[in-house]
Amino acid sequence: MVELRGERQTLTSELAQVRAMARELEAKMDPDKAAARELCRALSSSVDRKGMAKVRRQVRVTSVQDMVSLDDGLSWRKYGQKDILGAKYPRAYFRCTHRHTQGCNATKQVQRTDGDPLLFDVVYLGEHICGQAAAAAQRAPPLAGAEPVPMQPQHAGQEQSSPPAVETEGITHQVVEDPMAPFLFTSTQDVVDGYFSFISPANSDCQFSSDFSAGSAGVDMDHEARFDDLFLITSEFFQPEIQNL
DNA sequence: TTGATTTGACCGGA
DNA sequence: TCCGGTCAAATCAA
Repeated sequence: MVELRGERQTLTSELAQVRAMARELEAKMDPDKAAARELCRALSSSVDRKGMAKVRRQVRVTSVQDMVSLDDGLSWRKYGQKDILGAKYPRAYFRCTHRHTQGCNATKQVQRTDGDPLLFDVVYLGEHICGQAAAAAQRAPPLAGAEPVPMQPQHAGQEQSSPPAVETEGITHQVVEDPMAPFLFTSTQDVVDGYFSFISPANSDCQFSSDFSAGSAGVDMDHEARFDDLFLITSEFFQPEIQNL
């Protein structure tokens, strides 16, 4: 137990170190090198423990009573509701029904938008590792070329797999996605509130590209050593994940 | 009786 | 200190 705590502290401090280095690097980066700065930001957020898989979508219902439309085919259990500052309607918190039986940590947040009472903001967090995720994926397999995203709520039940905005029976699902898909070590990201959210290392969806070079990312060469440092530490941290791939 | 929902309390991060 | 997220006891519904 003490040992575990020690390891956890080490991991935490190493993560903090990587994050700090990424930020420092970003600060020193030439403002023109947007790609490199984005990379630093991505690196910083990817090691952030809060950086879970996050998918945001908007769901329109046909009437105020039409809450069935919010059903995504997966079984959720409501565990809380909260009034949000500045928001007209409370936010509801759901987690996977199989959280305890199968250790599924997927959660979602549903909030009615202020402007349109028929429009709901639905934010999916985490990855479904329970059986129903596979069943849902079978019902609606991913499109060709679709990424092997751990959390794919659009695979579920009545919800559509694509395109980003699909309307069925009065339901509009708008999956907010970023067209840039810029970085090497993540296959999926969504624009959430104006920033990229990345699949965390814990989702095993993270891999480094060995042919990455500072030059190709538009990074000044005098930052190369810093990058080397950063990647050395990060690679060490992700090593078990990489081996599991 | 069992599983889901409600709601006030609690906790941690900024 | 405030606010968002989660917990857990009480309550409800099938």
